Amino acid sequence: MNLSNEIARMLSDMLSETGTAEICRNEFAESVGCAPSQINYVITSRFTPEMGYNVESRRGGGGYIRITRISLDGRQTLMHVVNGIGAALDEGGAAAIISGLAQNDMLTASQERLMKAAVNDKNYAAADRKVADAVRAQILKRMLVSVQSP
Amino acid sequence: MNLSNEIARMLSDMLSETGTAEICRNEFAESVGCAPSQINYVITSRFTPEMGYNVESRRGGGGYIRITRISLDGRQTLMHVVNGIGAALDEGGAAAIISGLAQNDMLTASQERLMKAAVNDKNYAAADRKVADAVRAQILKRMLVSVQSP
DNA sequence: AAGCTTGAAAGTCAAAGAAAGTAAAAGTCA
DNA sequence: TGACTTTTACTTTCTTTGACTTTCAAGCTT
Repeated sequence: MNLSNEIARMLSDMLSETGTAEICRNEFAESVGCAPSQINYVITSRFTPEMGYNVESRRGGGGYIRITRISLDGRQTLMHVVNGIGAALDEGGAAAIISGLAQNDMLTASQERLMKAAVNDKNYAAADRKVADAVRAQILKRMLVSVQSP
Repeated sequence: MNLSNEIARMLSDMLSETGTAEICRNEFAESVGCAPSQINYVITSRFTPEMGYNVESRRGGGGYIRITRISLDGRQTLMHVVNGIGAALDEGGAAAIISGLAQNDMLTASQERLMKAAVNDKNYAAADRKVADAVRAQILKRMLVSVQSP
């Protein structure tokens, strides 16, 4: 078994035990016996929003990396939707996805309003179209994952 | 836990117990075991107006530092915050605003999570920094407005 | 009473330290 | 050979400290 898979397994174990995996990167890397940046590699390759994970971190003294996972409730549907979102998305497409989820009671009215506000085209005037659509896709994915996180 | 967080927790405790946190900086620093100026650091990094705190102080004999909560009331305040947001905003600034509103019960935990997901820097990798900050500012404003118009 | 002196605070700034992030080179393996 | 992994060197962000500055209250002088 390669190191990255080993690290991923350790993080998954923590997640399933306590619901979150919180580590000090350097210390954890030392305990595993790898370069600190390999932890980042594992996280970016295996704990993405597309895979249903939420990652927060902080630098400096007392820094940490924390991974959480969206809850089981409604996971399949939501992840199916998130994975259906490609690398770019226009306002209409985003709104359609949001409305669809709201109609299936996967989002509250408040969440629906908030998400539609975030994907509104007027926000993206400073970016050209391709960039705007790429950013919007990322934002929607991350918002959807965040809704289901504890 | 790092020192700054510890200090912040102590101050928060005082705040929630009595409604204000009033200290003599040097004496307090001594009791915590840190340099006096670290108290200033904690205050400027964690008790900002954006986060809903008011700080007064006086030098000289009998000097003090007093922290209180800004009392926010409803729609005006939200619009006030929106108007205070300029044309560009980085992730830290956005998160501070969102936290401040949430701590003053102007946002639910769900709204807070969703908004923080939307302003997360990772979403904006496709845009360069200036564009990202401009778009983020627009998104936050529109989301905040959407919250108050049900 | 008006102004001066002094010591006791808090404020500021910059340097040093601690931790995570990033990019790219180097290695591995199917 | 091409995709994935691992390491290295460097960057950015956050924390902690120390040296210095500014402000304030109170006592002293005239």
